[in-house]
Amino acid sequence: MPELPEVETVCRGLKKTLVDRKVKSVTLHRDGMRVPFSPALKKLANVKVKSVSRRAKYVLVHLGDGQTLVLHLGMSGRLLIFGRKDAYVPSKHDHLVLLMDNGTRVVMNDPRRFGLAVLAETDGLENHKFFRHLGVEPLGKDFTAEYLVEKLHGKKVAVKLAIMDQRVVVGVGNIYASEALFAAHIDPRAPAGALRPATAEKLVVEIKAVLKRAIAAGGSSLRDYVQTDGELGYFQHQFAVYDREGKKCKGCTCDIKKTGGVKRMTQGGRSTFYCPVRQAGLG
DNA sequence: AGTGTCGCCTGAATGC
DNA sequence: TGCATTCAGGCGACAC
Repeated sequence: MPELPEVETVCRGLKKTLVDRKVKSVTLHRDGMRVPFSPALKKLANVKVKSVSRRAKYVLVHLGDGQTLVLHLGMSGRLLIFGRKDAYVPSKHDHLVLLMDNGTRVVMNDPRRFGLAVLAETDGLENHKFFRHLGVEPLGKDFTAEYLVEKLHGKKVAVKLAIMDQRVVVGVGNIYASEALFAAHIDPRAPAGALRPATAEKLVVEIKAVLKRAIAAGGSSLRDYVQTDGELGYFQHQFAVYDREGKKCKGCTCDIKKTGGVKRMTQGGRSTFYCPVRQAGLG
């Protein structure tokens, strides 16, 4: 499931493959995914890729004709790169194929079709409906303890839901929310507005740290650069609490026969994993 | 405005 | 063995 670190890794790979290349043709194997494909995608030809960037979990491919190809990988999306000499046989959930002028193909594969691919005007992209409500980038300099305290002031919503709210900070998905709250020793159920500056500082530091570690892990798993995909790389083996119900948390010193180890609960319809011993309050 | 819930979709895991 | 059921989740839409 691609979260921000995976999307960042994908972007870095796409940059090498696409920038300064021309799109030769686009093939669509269906009408759309979570939202319909832009019909204009089919007519995209002979357009140069100027740059590739990321905003939240969106991949932005900026084109020479003033448009931007906006991609989102949803839950299960992958971007696969096939070189000129690689045989390409479309597989079951390949929905969109970009053929470049050098014979390289970028294939968007998404079994669950929670992703999207649309064209939008590059000018004013920040006001597009996908982007205008978005909060700060978690790895940017604007994401600080002061910002978080002010943004969450007076909110009763659980802190885990608050840091997953795109309007507050983007790109912190279910896995990394659980991991960062564990690292900061904060109870995921604590009301967001109750965060004091020192605790907010710890939380901000840990969100940045866990994302950076995951990017590093993803990057290393792609060092011989063949394909860009949505895998978690090796980071999934480093989870401290996520998907570890009943097991020891990272660095656990409890007798888990007595404590039961990592607990799982549901918040906002999503699983939260936490250690009731080390996340007993507000850090 | 803030908050909570739903539904899109398919593959993996589980149940009978 | 095989069929049916359950679960996972990003994020927009919708209901209070």
